Amino acid sequence: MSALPHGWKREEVVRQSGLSAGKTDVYYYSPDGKKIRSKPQLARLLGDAFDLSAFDFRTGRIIYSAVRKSKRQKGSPFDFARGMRLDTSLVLPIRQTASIFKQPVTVIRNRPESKTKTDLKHGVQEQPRQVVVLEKRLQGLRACDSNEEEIECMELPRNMNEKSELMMVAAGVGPELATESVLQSISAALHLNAVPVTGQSSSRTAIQKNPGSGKEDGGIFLPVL
Amino acid sequence: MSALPHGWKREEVVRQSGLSAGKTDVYYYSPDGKKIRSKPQLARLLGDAFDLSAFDFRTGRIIYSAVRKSKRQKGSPFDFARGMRLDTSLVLPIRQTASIFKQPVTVIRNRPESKTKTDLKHGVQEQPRQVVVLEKRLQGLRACDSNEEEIECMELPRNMNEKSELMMVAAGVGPELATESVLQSISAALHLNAVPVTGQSSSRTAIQKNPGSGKEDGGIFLPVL
DNA sequence: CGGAGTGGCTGC
DNA sequence: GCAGCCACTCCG
Repeated sequence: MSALPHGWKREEVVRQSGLSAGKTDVYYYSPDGKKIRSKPQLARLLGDAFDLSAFDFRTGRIIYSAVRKSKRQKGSPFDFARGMRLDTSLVLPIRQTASIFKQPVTVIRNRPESKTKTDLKHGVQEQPRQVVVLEKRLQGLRACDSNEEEIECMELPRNMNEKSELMMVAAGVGPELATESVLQSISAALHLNAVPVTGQSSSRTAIQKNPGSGKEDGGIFLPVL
Repeated sequence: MSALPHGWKREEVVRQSGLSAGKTDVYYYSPDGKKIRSKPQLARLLGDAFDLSAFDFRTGRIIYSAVRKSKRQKGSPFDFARGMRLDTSLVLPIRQTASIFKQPVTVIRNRPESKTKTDLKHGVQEQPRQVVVLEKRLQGLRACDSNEEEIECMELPRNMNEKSELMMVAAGVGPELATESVLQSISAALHLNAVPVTGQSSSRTAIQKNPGSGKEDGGIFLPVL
């Protein structure tokens, strides 16, 4: 699972040959199908209203454990408020539903013997709401890693309450957000050419109480090798 | 000047941005164009027939003054024979001529306002036998350092007699080298994909008597900042 | 996928 | 603390 908002997709492509064979490249696809190849590119697209400093591009997750990469975890566990207008990390100002946390997020291509090439370029409107399963045979072999993935998935909703709120507000529903941020969100939404900024159909409280509700996807979380 | 053998190039690149802006990285290019980024990498490439313990990767020079870098100079002034079959420091088993000490060696990129990007990747066979001069304006400003460079250059031949001998032998000319070393040299030559191991056109004594002979390059030796 | 360019760990 | 080394990112 991932912290990506509705409509965004993450793809892993394993390099097949050359000096870097076996390495993986990570791409994102914005709701309008634009391919993002790097964190700077993503930042450029979103504008400086979004602080991606806690976003790990490769894994697609928010970094809660201070500065990235092993090193000292001591000291203050990262000041999330520093320089942020809000916790806007990758929470895009597009209309959200409770199903956001069950979105199709990561597709892994080029696994051995897998020739599946899921279409990632077309709009979210034509995508099935399922995690794409490329290889089931990894399940048993990687029980530990698979568990990690599932745990991550289960834990996410707990951290998402205030983000959900932002989504609501950005969508024009919530009342208690600074005007500046709303404008930034709207502007970003327009910039992204994404889903129109319209009203929110579900009530805010319903979503907060059931962040994980909705159809279960039954997908298998592939471990990152 | 430098102790690098024919066909090798040394490059200094000043980091232009980021936290480490201003730092310089040193790269070497083998005769076949392979880029070397560190001393261990160089050692790996050459194999253990070459003892690089006296070679200073950053400056490109042989260290004659005991152990590198200030520190304790007391005690034994470095045992050059320790573990060495010969003084093979960076003397590669490729065909050499007397002009070896007048080879193009160091290129400095990214100097302010210099947009020169000399091609260092292609084979030595297409390179002019000239020291590449990127900026003349440093001449006057760095008279002292420039002198150091020139002195270094002038002194090299005195120290290179036995090295020249190795080159000859490695090239299949000299007689008095242990079989083991010859094999190592040849193997290294093959490994490097460098100049074929062929006969030496000049006689050994001629070169020893005139180590600095041959065309003068007229180049300017850039100081290492 | 390559490779220049930079980040950042590690050893001294 | 800093230099060296190497991994990794990012973009062609």
